[in-house]
Amino acid sequence: MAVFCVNAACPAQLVRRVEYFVSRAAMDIEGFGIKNARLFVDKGFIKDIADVYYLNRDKLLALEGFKEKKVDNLFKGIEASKAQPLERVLTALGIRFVGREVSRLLLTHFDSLEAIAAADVETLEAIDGVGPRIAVSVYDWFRRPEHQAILAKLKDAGLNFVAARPSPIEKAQPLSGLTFVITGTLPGVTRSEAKAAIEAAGGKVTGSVTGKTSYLLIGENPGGSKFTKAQKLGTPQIDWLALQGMMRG
DNA sequence: ATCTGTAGCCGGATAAAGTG
DNA sequence: CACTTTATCCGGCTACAGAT
Repeated sequence: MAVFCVNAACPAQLVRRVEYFVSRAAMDIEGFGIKNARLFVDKGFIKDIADVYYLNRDKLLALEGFKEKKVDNLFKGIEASKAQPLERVLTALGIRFVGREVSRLLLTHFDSLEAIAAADVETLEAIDGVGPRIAVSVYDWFRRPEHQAILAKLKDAGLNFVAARPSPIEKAQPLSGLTFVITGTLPGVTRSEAKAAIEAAGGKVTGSVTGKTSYLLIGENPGGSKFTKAQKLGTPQIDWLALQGMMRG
């Protein structure tokens, strides 16, 4: 059994909470990981987990190693996370003993955060799979004023507080799941145009050849290193013309 | 005994900086 | 201007501990 610091503003705990909030298991915010969590808490940008949604763009840009593109991606990831289902939001709150599975379990009995917040210990404990420890932990969490303030901020930010409907099926895209690396000059298009086209078709473009690269897109005067690496790995090659054919389906 | 949560390690992807 | 290099961070995997 671990010892817990009771101080709600304890910096070490705060970092831990933010790390968890942002992690793949919880809100899964792209471009936001452990390092950023520590940094932002350190700089005082984040004082509770809800502050993740109230970051200031200009302050971020003033930081070492943060420029337009990186900050853009970060904000895009944060925006996208607002659409995460309630199950993840509940997980992300960091209530002790409540991880992904227990969150799912709770949501089979309640259809909103408010409903869980309003439940008493007996009601919670009556759920199969929830023992006294979980029940008390959940109950206590929602009673704390500082937590209620966090919930209000999160709700203002636009997070899901009600159980989500199943999401509509995305239409099949010809290049989905494929990763491309571009080398050389492409006939008729710039690199960024080619990249945009590939992404529009559901594919990805990366900068270096690895085992996960699906195709090396060859242009004129290809560079040496990507080419040799692709050969070593046996990565298939393709030219712009053939790729355009693929994108049409 | 089973299942959930936590911690650490490793490979891959991305961005910034540097070179011809 | 396109490409390579370098550094950093994300995300998957594995192993371990605690709870039911």
